[in-house]
Amino acid sequence: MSKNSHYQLAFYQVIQMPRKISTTPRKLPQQDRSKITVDAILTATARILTEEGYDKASTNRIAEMAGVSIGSLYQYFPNKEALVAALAEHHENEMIELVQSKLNDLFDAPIEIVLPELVKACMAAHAVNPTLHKVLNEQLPRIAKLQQVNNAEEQILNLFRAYLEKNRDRIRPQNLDLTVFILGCTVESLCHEAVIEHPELLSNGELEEEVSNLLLNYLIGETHERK
Amino acid sequence: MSKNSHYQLAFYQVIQMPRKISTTPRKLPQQDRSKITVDAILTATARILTEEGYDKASTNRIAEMAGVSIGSLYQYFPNKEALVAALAEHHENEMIELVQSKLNDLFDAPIEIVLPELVKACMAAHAVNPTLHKVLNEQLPRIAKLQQVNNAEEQILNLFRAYLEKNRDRIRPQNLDLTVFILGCTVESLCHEAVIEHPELLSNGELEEEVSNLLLNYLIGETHERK
DNA sequence: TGATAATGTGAGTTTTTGCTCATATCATAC
DNA sequence: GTATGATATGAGCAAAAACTCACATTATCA
Repeated sequence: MSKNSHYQLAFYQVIQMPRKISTTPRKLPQQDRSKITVDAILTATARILTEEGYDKASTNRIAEMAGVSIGSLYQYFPNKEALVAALAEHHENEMIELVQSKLNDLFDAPIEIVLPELVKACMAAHAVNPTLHKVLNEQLPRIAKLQQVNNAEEQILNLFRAYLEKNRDRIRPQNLDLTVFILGCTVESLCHEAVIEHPELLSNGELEEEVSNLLLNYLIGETHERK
Repeated sequence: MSKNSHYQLAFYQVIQMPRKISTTPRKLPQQDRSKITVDAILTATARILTEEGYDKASTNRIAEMAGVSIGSLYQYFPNKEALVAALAEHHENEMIELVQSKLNDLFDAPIEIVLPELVKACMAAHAVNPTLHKVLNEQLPRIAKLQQVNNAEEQILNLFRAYLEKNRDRIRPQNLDLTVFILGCTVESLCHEAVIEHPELLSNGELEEEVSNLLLNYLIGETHERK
C-alpha cells in the first residue's frame, strides 16, 4: 500500500464517517525528522502509561513529554486510540516473537522438553515491560473494537495446536480445542500474574518448574473420573 | 440477605473511608423512598455498564436511566468512583459467597471431591453476571486505589491454603504459597475466560472435568524433573 | 397543623480533553 | 533560487462529563 493511499483513506474516513473512529495512520513519516517525532511520541506514550497511568495520558501531556507539539501528534495518529493501538501492537509483537520463535525451534522436540521451554519463554515475554503490559491489558479491551491485536496470539495458539496434533498419541486429552484453551489460558495468566503481582516468585526457577509440572501432568497424566 | 442490605453495607463502607478533600458528608438513606432511589441508581449503573459499556456510563446517563435526578445521585455517592466501587463490591460479594460456602462445607472432604466442586462453584460464580464482571474487571484496576475490593478473594485463598495444609501429606507440592498461587490463578483465569470468551465450552461438563483433572494431576501427580 | 428534617430536582458551573486549523519552518527537486 | 511538498506549531474550539447549589417536594412527629 502506498503512502498516498494511506493518507487518502484516512482523509476519506474523517470526512465521510466522523462518528466512527479509525485507527489508520493519518500520514506515514517519510523524512528522518518525522520518524524521530513519531518515535518520540510512542516512547512518551509508553513512559506516561507506565509511570503515571492511563488517566494522566492525555494527548496534550504525551505531546509535551515527547517534546513535540500537539499538532504533530495528530499528524501521524488520527486519534488517541490509534496511538495507543500502535504502541500496543509494537509491544505485543515484541512479546509474541519470543514465544513463537521458541515454539518453531522446538517443534520436533518431545513434550517434556517443549513445555518447560515454552513456559520459560512466556515468562520472559511477560518480563519485557510488565507495567506497560499491565496497563495495555487493562485498557485495550475498550479500544480493540476493529483491532486485530490478538491476531498474533491466535497464531501462537494455532502453532501450539499443530504441535499437540502431531503428538496426539502421546497425550491423554483428545479434545484439542479444549486442551489448547486450557493450557494457553493457564500459561498466559500465570505468567501475567506472576510478573505483575508476585515478582518474588521469580527469583529462583521454582515457579517455572511447577508450572511445567502442572501442564505436563495434565497432558500425560491420568484421568480422575467423577461418578 | 436482601438486595437493600447489601447496598447499604457497600455504601456505608464507601463513606467511612478517609477522603482527601473535605466534602459535605453524604447522607445515609433512611426512609424507604431513598432506599429505592439508591437501589435504582445501582441497578441502572449495572445495566448501563453491561449493555452500553463503561464509556457510556456517565453519571447523568445513570441518573436518567435510574429515573432520578443527577442531584439525587450525588446525595448518596460522593463521586462516580464510589458508585462504581459500591456496585463492584456488591457483585464481588455475590460471587465470593458461592465459592466460600462451598469450600466451607467441604472442608473435611478429600481432594478428589473438593477440587471438582470448587471448580464448579467458581464457574457458577463467574456466570452470575459475566458481562458486568468483565466490565468491572477492566475498569476496577484504575479505580481501586484506596479500595480493598480483593479482600474477600484473599480470604478464599487463605481458606484454600488451610485446606491444603490439612491435606499436606496427600499432595506432592510442598511450597504452599506457590501452590495456592498457581491453583488460584489457574482456576480464576479459566473460569473467567471460559465464561467471557468461550461460552460454547460450557454446554456440557467437559470443561469443568478437564480443569479438575488439571488441578488434581498437579496436586497428586508426579514430578517431571528437568536436568 | 405546623415545624423540621429528609429527600428530590435540574439548570448551570467547571474542568478536562480530544482535536482542528491557520500559519510557519524545513527539505528537496528542478 | 524558488517552487512544492513535508513537517512542525500551539492557541483555541467544541463537546463531554463530573459535580454544585438554591430551591421544591415529601415525610415525620410534637
